[in-house]
Amino acid sequence: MDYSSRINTSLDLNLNPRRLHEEFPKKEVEHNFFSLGVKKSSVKEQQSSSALVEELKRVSAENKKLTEMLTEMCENYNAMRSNLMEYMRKNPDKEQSSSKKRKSENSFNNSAPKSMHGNSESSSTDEESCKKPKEDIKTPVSKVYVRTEASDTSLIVKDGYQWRKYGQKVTRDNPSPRAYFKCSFAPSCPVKKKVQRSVDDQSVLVATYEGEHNHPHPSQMEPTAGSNRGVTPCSGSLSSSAPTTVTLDWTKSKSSTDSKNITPKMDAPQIPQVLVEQMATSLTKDPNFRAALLAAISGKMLHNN
DNA sequence: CGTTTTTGACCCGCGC
DNA sequence: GCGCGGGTCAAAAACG
Repeated sequence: MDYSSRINTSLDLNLNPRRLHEEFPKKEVEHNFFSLGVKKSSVKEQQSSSALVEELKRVSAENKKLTEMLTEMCENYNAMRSNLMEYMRKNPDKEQSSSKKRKSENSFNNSAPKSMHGNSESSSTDEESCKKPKEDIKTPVSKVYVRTEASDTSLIVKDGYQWRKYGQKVTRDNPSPRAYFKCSFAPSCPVKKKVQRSVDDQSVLVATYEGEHNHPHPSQMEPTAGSNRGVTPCSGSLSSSAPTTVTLDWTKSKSSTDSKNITPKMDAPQIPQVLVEQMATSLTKDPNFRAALLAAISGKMLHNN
C-alpha cells in the first residue's frame, strides 16, 4: 500500500487555496522532516515549524468546516425524512403492506432518497420506529455505516468505546455473519452493538447501536478543558424518534499512524457548534494527532519530490 | 492467569 | 404445537 499517496491533508473545501507548495521549498521540508528526531534549532526550522502550525490551523479549519457540513447535511436529512413521513402519512396504503420486522436490515435501500447515489448515503428505517414503539422509547437505536476495505474480514468498528463480542450469527437475509457486541467499558453499561456487512456493498459495515452509554466516552475521560458532562453528544434527544444513521468513511484514515485515537464519534446528526469547536480544539491539542499529521504532511511532500 | 473471542446450544417470539 | 430465525449464553480456546 502506498502510504504517502493516500494522505491528503487538504479536503478541498475551498477554505484556503493550496498554498502548501509555494510556502515549502522541498529541500526545506525534507530537512525539517529528517531532523524531526534531532533537537536542532535553526532559523529555517523555526520557519518550517511555524508553517506547519499554519498548516495545522488550516486543517483544523477544514475539520471545522467538515463538521459544519455534516451538521447541515443531517439537518437536510431530517427535513427530508419528515417530508417522507408526511408523504407516507398521506399515502398510508402504499407503504404499509411490506413492513415486516425481518426486512429491517434491507429496508434502508428502499426508503433512501432517490436523489442520492452510491453507498455513502444513509437513511433511517422509518418502519422500525413505527413498529416497535415500546423499545424505541427505552432503547434508542442508531445505525452507522462504515466503509472499510472490502478485503477486511473483521467486523470491527472503531468508535472509541470498548466492546466485547458475545455472539455471531449468520442471518437469513445476509450471507455475511452478524456480530454481537456489548459495551465492556463499564460493567453496567446496557449498550449493545450489532455489526454486519451490507448486502449490497461488502465494503460497508452496518453497525447498529442499541441503548445509551451510562458512562463517559473513554476518549473524554482524560482531563480535557471543561468537557461538559463528557457524554456522547445528543444521544439522549434521539431516544423517541427514528433510528439515527450516520455514514463514515474510514478507509482513508486507516493508513494514519494512530487513527484509533482520533476515531470520530458521531452518534447524533446535530452536533452543537460548541461541541464542534471542542472537538477541533482537542484534536489540535492531541500530540498523537499532531505527530500523525506531521508524518502525513512530510510523507506527502516527500512523495511529491 | 485474567480477559477476550469463538461457537454450538439454548431461549424466545412469531407465523402458520 | 411446531418450525424457523434472531438473539443470548456459556464452556472452551486463544491471546497477551
